[in-house]
Amino acid sequence: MYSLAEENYLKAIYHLEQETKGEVSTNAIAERMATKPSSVTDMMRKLADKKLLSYKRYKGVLLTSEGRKTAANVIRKHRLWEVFLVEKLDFHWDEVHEIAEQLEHVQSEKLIAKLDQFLGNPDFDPHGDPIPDQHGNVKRTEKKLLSELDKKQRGVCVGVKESSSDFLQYLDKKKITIGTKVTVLGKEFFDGSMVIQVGRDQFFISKKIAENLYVQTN
Amino acid sequence: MYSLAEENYLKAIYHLEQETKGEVSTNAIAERMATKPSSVTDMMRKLADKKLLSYKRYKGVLLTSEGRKTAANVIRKHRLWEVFLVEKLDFHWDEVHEIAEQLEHVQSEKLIAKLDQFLGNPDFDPHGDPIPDQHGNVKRTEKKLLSELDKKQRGVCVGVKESSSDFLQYLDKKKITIGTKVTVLGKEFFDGSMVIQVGRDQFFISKKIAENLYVQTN
DNA sequence: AAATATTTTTAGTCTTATCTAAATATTAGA
DNA sequence: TCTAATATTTAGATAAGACTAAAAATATTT
Repeated sequence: MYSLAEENYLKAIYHLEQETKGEVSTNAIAERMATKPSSVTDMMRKLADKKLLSYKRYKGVLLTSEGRKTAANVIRKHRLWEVFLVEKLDFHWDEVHEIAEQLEHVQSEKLIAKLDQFLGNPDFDPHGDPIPDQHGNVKRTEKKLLSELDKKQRGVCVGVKESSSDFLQYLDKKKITIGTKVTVLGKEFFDGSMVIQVGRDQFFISKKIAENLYVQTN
Repeated sequence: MYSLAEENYLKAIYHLEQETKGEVSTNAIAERMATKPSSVTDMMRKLADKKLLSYKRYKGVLLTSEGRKTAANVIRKHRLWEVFLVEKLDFHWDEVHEIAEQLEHVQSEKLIAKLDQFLGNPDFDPHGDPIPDQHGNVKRTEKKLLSELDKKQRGVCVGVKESSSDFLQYLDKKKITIGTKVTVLGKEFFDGSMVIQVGRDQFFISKKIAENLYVQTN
């Protein structure tokens, strides 16, 4: 088993690897974790010793498959707990992150297996992010931004790009959540704004909104 | 907020206070927590500084009302999570303790309020122990040992005295759980053994079993 | 390519929670 | 009550994970 600090580092590096698609720098990790670069260096040594990542001085790090699996498992737990909080305890999707940050470190294979089953083996969390399976594999989906849709196209909301509280609350107010069907009624090329249909309501959204909402079309 | 170690000390002292009905000694705490007495002394200083307990060198400790409230809240969380694990995730009551030991430290008032509601505001955990309310008050019940009942008396199983895995599994096999109604059909004064009725089944139980099962009669 | 700026590492310190070994109180026995 | 046994505390050390300040490596500019 790995410590809380170790798990958090692995998770941060996992996400950063996907963003940078290559070695992750000490500074990037420090910024993401809100710690100092010197603390990161220490931890990279330790994680490299444990074969969870490869590290060469001044060169940044890359997760090993063991490290990636471990990170994915923490993320799996985080997202399953988020589903639980929203679906079973009626939390809003913009208030579950911090609680899931704590729950994700609870150690029990059996607990997660049973929780997964209890929730009906969900594939996505309340923000639309995919939930890795037991082996750390994620179901990659063809999602695009709402702003990429053209007039008359339809999409199912599957996630958000930004997840600030302000934005999530806006979506809540407009009754847009994961699974909501959205139809583009009009699109203004000048400023990228749109008129969309959600349920029985039709309303205007700015380009900024459309660029932060992922939808799946098929 | 208090650290994990602090919460665990408070919890242990809370239980020990109830057992000894007075000051709790350094050695007793050390034994319960599986640490050394010197570590306990250090922590008692710290908790006394924080006004969670009163401590005089060589005299043992007593929780302050703040300390007692904090301890009760941790126990409340532990027991609510145990109910969740058994009722919702179908765990057996003999395998939930260690997982609840981890879950009890998750910090979120709102989470516990919602969990409590989700579970139907239970008064007892799967072992029959009372769940403190938000203010740390416990519903004390008039429970007695099954061995104290006489022939023809009935009782509702509300808890166990010993909670070893062997014992809990025995109860499981006999379909005895919290809420199960038990009737004493016969009692042998020579060895304290009994014949009891549980549901449609009648069977023999030894004195040792009867002395470890709490029932409520009324 | 040298000079400067940036990034990363090293060295040494701090805090929390633990430990061992030694010293000191308290309690119990004769 | 004096001594022996037991309980508790003190002093000093350790490991994890963080920090600051300074040194070293790498990148960027001119």
